[in-house]
Amino acid sequence: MNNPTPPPGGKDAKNERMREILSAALEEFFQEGFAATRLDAIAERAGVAKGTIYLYFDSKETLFEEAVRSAILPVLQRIETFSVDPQGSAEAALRAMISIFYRDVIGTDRRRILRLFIAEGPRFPRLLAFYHAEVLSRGMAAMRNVLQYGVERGEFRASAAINYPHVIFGPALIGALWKMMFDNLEPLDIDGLRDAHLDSILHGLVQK
Amino acid sequence: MNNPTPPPGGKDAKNERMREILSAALEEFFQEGFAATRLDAIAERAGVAKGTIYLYFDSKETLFEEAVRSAILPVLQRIETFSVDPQGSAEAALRAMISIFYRDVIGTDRRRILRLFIAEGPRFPRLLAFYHAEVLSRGMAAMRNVLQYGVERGEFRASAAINYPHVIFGPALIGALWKMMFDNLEPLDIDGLRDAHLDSILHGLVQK
DNA sequence: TTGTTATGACCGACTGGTCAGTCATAACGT
DNA sequence: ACGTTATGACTGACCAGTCGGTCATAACAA
Repeated sequence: MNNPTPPPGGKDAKNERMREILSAALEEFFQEGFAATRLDAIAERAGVAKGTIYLYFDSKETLFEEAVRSAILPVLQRIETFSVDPQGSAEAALRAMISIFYRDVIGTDRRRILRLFIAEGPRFPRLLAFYHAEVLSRGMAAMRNVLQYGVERGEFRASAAINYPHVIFGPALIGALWKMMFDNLEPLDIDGLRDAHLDSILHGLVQK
Repeated sequence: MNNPTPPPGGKDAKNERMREILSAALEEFFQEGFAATRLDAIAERAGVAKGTIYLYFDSKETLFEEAVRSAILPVLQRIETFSVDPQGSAEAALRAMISIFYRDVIGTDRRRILRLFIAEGPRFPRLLAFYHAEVLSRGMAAMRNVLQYGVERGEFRASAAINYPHVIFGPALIGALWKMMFDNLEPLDIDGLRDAHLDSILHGLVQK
């Protein structure tokens, strides 16, 4: 009898240990960053000995990359959702896309992946390339899709935003970063930000 | 005869050494982050011995904070410029503010301060508080100022952006980060982004 | 002007501690 | 019994921070 999933392979217990280590590692990396995280701390949090980590991962670098990758997978699946062809109003589709991002990333612990990425990315080019290919490209394509659809439908202007979807997403990123850095100094209401964000990109500042 | 500048006090040579160390430190911290930067590397880059650094700074932490502070001062002065009362059209004032930011921060090496801040901020609460009080608060106040002025003038809608200036700035931040992380994978035209950014926040997506 | 002494900026080898990665041994399962 | 999995003490490299020593310059004396 052959296992239908080739790469994961091994037993449940083994995968379980692996997940515990990955999640412990992720938590430590979130808190301390790559360089300042100690393998001992990860081991303790995962409830294993340090040597055990090396039964599953080659090095601290590998562990880091795998931990971050594993945290991104759920986000990736979300993005697939975006990629279906929009139906109905383009505005509604755009609102849905951005709201999902606020709810599932910006408004949750997952936003910490963003910060970790920004902080450590340049030291892990493979991870950057992975993220760019698997997440950013798809996300931006989905975005362009909706914008294009809106233009064809006569709902949206044909603006430069189609070539620069960054412009559409920017405010959400600032929200995530603010929450992690300045929320104790000046709290930020994520729902309020989301509404202001949507209103701004849809209608702009200028009086009609 | 008394020196007219009390705080700097000491000799030129001393200040010169200090500046050399600060700028070497900044460069190393930019490249490596706080934890991975070695004092030896800073010393070598500054052309001094490691011990010399400790004649000017108490610790690696202190050096880091001072280096970042020293890099922020020019930005601070720029912000002062924003804070003068706007005259003429609010749109022109807003365009000017944002363009200055693109030209002087996003489009230069100074954008690396942003990344360093995001990466290391949480480990340096004093620095975060300083940045929030001296830079962000003023910047956001200046922004609100212009928006308010535009509304009073009948040029702008009374939108939620007044309470969330983040929304106005977001795209610029994404531009800076993209440049530092993905520019080799997918180059970003800063001028194009700026124009798309301005067009977006002023006019929005929706067909009028 | 010239020789002598004082100053303190600067140096870099050294110390003490930390931590990624190893490996001999133990525990467990079958 | 035997193979597999886990352990944690250990090693060696690395690095922040120290401190006794050096030397260029300044201050002073003759």
